[in-house]
Amino acid sequence: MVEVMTISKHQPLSPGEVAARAGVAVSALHFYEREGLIESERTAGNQRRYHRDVLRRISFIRVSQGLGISLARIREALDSLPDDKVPTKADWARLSQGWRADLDSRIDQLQRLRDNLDGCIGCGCLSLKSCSLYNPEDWLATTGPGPRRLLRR
Amino acid sequence: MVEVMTISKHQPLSPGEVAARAGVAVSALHFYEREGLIESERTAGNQRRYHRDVLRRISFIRVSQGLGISLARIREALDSLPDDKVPTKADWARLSQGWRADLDSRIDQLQRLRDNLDGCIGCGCLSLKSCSLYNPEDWLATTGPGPRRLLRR
DNA sequence: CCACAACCTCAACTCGACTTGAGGTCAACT
DNA sequence: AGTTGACCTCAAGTCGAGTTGAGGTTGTGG
Repeated sequence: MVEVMTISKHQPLSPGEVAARAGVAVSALHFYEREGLIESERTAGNQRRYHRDVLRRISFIRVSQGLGISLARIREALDSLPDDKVPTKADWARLSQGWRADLDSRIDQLQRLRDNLDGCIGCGCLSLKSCSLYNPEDWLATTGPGPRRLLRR
Repeated sequence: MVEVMTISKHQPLSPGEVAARAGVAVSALHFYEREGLIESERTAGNQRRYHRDVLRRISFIRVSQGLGISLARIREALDSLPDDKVPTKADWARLSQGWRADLDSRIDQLQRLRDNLDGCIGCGCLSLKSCSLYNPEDWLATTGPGPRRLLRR
């Protein structure tokens, strides 16, 4: 076995640094770590130190959230990254590809909606549960408590 | 002044009926009423009776929510409907027009995102706060507690 | 050597959008 | 008259995605 210790020439990052560079609060870092989305090492004094790679993970998290994807799904995606090495460009590309379908269908929905909105809202068809605006692919038909999700699935 | 009492030939609707026809839970009707999104009259026995128009209001609420618009903003919009008469087609059209800009820019964002996603996520630019994917129009830059909103403003 | 910022943990709070439950009433049918 | 089932109110719970605060530790500049 060849030693693949990809030691970066850079120092590990402190929580404050990561927070500043990634544009999230330190409390969010703690939260992401608790939720298994990122990880850290500790110094002798028990303070967190992050690999620089965490910045890219956080970017991915935030961009994905912007797409309306839940942390749970994002974690699943991140879990599929190799944990024995720093992910490559190709790894990240694969992940983003995974959102592609979501994104496409979401754009589609919004376009349908836009093109029908003014014509349709006034017309009364919205009273019908079968209206394609009101219920395209059941996207509003979520059940149970908690906030309604914006993307189906 | 001409009497414009648009009396519908239909009976008022009971909570159960509205819930079934609009596809929402009765508890949600109570909630919407508490929040000032819909209203009702009461029978002698203190039970709610809804004007049929409530169906269209609820449709508008649900469709708007699907666009990622908060109940607070939806209430503002609904508040601009005339409360002295049943809203006309034109009234509804005006409201939906109001979402139009939101919708357009949201679609725009998603398209930009889609077209850059695979190229960009792997490239490292996401580490920069200035990346247009990571932070287009500050849409992720919300502060304070509570769930992050999906639409800016 | 000490002040002070930055860090730690853990529990509790927030916010939006509802739901659930307890305890009681109303209305229609048998 | 009694039994459903649909209704009522009000308080409390839920879920996701974090934030806030109390109380204590670490590490760095003056």
